[in-house]
Amino acid sequence: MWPPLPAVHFTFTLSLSLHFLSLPCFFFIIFEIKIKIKQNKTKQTISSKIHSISPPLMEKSELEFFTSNNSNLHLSMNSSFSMGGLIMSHCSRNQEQDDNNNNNNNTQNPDDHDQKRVVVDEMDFFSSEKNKTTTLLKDLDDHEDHPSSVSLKKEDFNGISPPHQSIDLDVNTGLNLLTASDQSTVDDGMSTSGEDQRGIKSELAVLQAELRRMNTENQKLRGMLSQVSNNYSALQMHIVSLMQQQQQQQPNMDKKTENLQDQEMIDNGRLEEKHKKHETGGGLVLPRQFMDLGLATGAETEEHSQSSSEGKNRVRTGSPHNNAEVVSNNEFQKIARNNEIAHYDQEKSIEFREERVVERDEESPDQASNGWIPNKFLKLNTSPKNVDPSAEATMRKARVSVRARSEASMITDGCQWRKYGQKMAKGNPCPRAYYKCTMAAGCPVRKQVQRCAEDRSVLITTYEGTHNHPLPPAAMAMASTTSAAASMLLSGSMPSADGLMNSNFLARTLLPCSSSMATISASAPFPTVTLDLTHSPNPLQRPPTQFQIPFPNTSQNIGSAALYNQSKFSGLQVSQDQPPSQHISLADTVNAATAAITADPNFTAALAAAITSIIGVTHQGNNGSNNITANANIANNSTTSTSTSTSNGNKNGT
DNA sequence: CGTTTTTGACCAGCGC
DNA sequence: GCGCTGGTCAAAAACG
Repeated sequence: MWPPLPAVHFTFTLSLSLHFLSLPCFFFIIFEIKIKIKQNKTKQTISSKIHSISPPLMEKSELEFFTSNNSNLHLSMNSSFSMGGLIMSHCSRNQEQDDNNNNNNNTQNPDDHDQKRVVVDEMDFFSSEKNKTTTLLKDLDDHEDHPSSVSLKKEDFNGISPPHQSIDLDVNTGLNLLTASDQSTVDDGMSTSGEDQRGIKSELAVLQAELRRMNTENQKLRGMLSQVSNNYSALQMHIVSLMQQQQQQQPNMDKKTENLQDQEMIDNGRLEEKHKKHETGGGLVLPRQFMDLGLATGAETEEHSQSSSEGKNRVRTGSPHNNAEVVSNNEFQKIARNNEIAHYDQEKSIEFREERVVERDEESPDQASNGWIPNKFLKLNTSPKNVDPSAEATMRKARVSVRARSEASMITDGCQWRKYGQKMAKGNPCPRAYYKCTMAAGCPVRKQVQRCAEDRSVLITTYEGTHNHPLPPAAMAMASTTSAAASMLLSGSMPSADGLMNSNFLARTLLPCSSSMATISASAPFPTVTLDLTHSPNPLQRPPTQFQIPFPNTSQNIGSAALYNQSKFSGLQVSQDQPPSQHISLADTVNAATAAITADPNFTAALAAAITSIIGVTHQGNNGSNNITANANIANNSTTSTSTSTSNGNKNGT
């Protein structure tokens, strides 16, 4: 038998470059994979467990090997990352091989105690782990001389379990510890029987199948995380807003009665009447995004008239990266839909029901044919086209404006846009360009791009609406940020009974450290949150990132995010008229973010952190900045060659 | 030839 | 009612 071995403890750390961008809310998940090998027996436990834990955030995976003197090997891989409160049980595997298998194996290889081989396929929780796992394998090769050495490689497991038992993952490794260089060959010649080889191959297939499945699930989870976090953020803000409203409108019991009436109207399909009542009664801004799951919502009736060419374009313009998300889209939509249903069942709030109906009303038949929505989802969402256009328009009016210095015609935010108009706006010699999101059919998101009248180097991009499709990581930063800001804006813009918006809510929500900066005017037709990324109090040198502004005044690029509200959309140009002192007053608010920007080699991540430091503070217990690993991708190398020639401004401009 | 951009026209909201 | 303005549409032009 084995001589007593000194305890060996290998700890490997794998960085997870998770692109959970702009996750305003955070959960922690631990994927744990354990492989235990005992003397003369192989007990392999691969368990993927997800625990909901509390901060601090860990964006690292730890792969640990324990080698004790009784030859027990314990391999655990913990992949912890943040998720917005999501508790999932992901591919839980905690099965150990029974003694029969072990005995069987031992019978076949009585001397294989020195052949212990554990070959673990790449545990690609998120694809970036592959290379690092491979590196890990090489490290482990250094211990191959040891009887209990462990080798990790993208090779098959030796085992007995037939392929159809791949789910069970009962693996008898045969204790053939092999090095990476040896690949799957048995290097000591101790186990060479044909049956054993076949068993080994079978087990290899088992593990490969399992690992492939896990990779697929990882892809799904990746998309889910982004969506769920956004939804969680929106819901959380909604709850806050509701609590705020209850506190401020406690005496007003008419609202409750009205909501009850709304429910009746919803049940009777009289949404139009309801929305008209809302609008006339106080200009209620329906919190469209609160229940936005990013799933085929928000299709507007106007989108029905989209030309066929545009529809083709939308299909065509799907980026390869996005395709990966599309693969898992159906299942994710099911899950998300179930979550929504769960909300519907559990949440007895009338407002929730109302929002759900609104979301369903926004469903577009276009989406039934674009392959993005499963039938189940369509059944749940299709409803009579009784949506009130005015209510829909109201919902769409919440906007998020981003001011950034760029000489390109349009910033690259990760999404794909199609220009559909250009006009000359009053008070600005520069034309305003109108873009639609073309990443998915019927996506209601639009943006306006216009140069600042006072400072032509400042490009003002105003986003409106919520994407109804999965976003690539490059687009998640901006989309999540704008979505969260818009959600909070809508939350804060919920008018009180007297028609005045709660001007303090947004201030407390968005800028708790400088609440005076954020105000909402009741008269705002388009309540807008502006992210001013043009001021850099600390223009330190930054490593090259995706956010590269090549023109000379780089020092004035995004370094801090000044967030404030505007009463009117047309006030985009006015926003820059904010006295510099006001921007400076935000320094305290974004101080931490600035530090992160200057320290983080990934400036895009730091940018997202900066934004989230402002926006994400409203999410209690959320460690926002850590979740922003986004490719903010706000580069001035526009992917859309949009002509900003002022000569093209149409007549309406002047 | 398909797609994208341009641009004149149209519509809605708002103020007077 | 009228004019102004913002926003959108859609045919034509441009582009690859």
